[in-house]
Amino acid sequence: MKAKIDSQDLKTACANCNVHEICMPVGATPELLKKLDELVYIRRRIKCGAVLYHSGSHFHALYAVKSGFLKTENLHDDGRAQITGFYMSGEIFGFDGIATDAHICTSVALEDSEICVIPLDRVEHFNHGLEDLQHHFYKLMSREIVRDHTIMMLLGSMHSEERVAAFILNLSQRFHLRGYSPNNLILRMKREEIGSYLGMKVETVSRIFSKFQEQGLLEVHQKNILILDMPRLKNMIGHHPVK
Amino acid sequence: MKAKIDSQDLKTACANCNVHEICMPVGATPELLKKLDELVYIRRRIKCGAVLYHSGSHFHALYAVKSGFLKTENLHDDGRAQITGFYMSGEIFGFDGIATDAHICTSVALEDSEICVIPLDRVEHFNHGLEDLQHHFYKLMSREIVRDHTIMMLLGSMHSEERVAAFILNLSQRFHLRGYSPNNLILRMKREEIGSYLGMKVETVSRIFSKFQEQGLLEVHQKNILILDMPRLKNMIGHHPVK
DNA sequence: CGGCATCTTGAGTTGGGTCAATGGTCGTGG
DNA sequence: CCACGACCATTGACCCAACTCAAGATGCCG
Repeated sequence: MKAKIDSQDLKTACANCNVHEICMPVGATPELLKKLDELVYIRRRIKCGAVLYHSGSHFHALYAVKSGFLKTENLHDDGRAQITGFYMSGEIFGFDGIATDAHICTSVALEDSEICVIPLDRVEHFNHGLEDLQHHFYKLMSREIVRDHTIMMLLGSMHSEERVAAFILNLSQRFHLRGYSPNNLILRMKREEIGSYLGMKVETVSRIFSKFQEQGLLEVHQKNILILDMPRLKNMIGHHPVK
Repeated sequence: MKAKIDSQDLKTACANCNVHEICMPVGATPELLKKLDELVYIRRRIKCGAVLYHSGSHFHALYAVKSGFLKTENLHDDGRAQITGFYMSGEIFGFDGIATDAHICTSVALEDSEICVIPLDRVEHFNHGLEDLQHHFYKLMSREIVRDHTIMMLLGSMHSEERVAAFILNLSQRFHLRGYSPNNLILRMKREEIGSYLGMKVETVSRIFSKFQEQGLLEVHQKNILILDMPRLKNMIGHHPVK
């Protein structure tokens, strides 16, 4: 079976899925790269606004974004929602489902997207005889945990202006990593979704964008953000007179 | 080597470390239990207030709490801190270090504790030939991610009273799981630490405890909490007039 | 062009923070 | 055994960052 997907197929997979870009730490061996390519050969298209998986649905795979943009959100009984993450090309998500074999959050595409489906049991089977793939997935999950802790810090101990600054900078870095300009972002989510992610209301998000624009930090045109003063934006974080 | 630690040693390990209690999902095979026991035979004592690992220090192992109580916290440059978790007997932590081979947060004991050291490479080596140990650790990490998402929800979209109620209920459940009374908790952390975890100030935590006491939900004596009206406490979450 | 969703802005309110003072508890040493 | 001091928790008075409500503005799609 392994032999069936090789050479040409593998090349296609490699071309189709940039999963290693995501996640590739330094010093990846050719074997690991090959394994990753073999893993990600199942693809799927998803329309803007469509749901990839629902909270409560059976878990069977992780997802790597080939192109597009998605969110994951936790829904509370009373209608409140918390967006737990935005995922762009090269990033992987869905780890929350492993614990109980059911997805805890709901994943929705914020634009037409193409994703790679990575069944978890394939990851586990592929590990035989080689440990680095296993270790690689531990790393990916650990990265998700670190990311979540960062957001907890943001939600728990930062002011709304700092949160927005941190959010923009984070997006900027991620776009930059993928070869796009770090200064010119197109937000794929609406203001309300930014608010949900950052623990604040739409109006506050909007006001802060306006304020940053007045201060010459950003230029905001709808979903188009131009970062004008990166150093000052960075300086906004952690220099607030908190006590 | 496997043969060396068997029978008696294994029994000791089992007696010393209740790691499977932590983490044991339903239907654990005897093989998995045995493997877990073999994993956790390294122990370590740590005094109240002492640091288990520092942010930035080299990562080499996960930790399972045998007895006692610990916290993990993220420190920001400007002195602000965010507690990312409290861990009690039977729980496992330290996953944040895997991503970069360095601990991101700092772990401190909140009372004299005994912990089991679980070197990650041992976990990975032990996996050979059997997949369920690997899967088990994926589950543990996934559980941590789910937990983090819950806290993000709490911090991002709940009022301070709801947060405190959720916090108490969560502790209650965890104590209950370990065989203690679900109604009578001893808080191992101080008010300020609760505040840091829940994204609010000491004074607010204190006021809410007092308020809950006035309302007949709790009886608060220092670090001793008696839950008087569990249903009403549960009802506090998610029934706020948000909008 | 009209209808609908999203975004922005203003005015007023409030939940939770800040500051300050008091009260408890515990450990230590005389 | 008590007295002292350090630390922690509580409470009150005041304030401000962010929320609520409401009205327009803008953009998008059929």
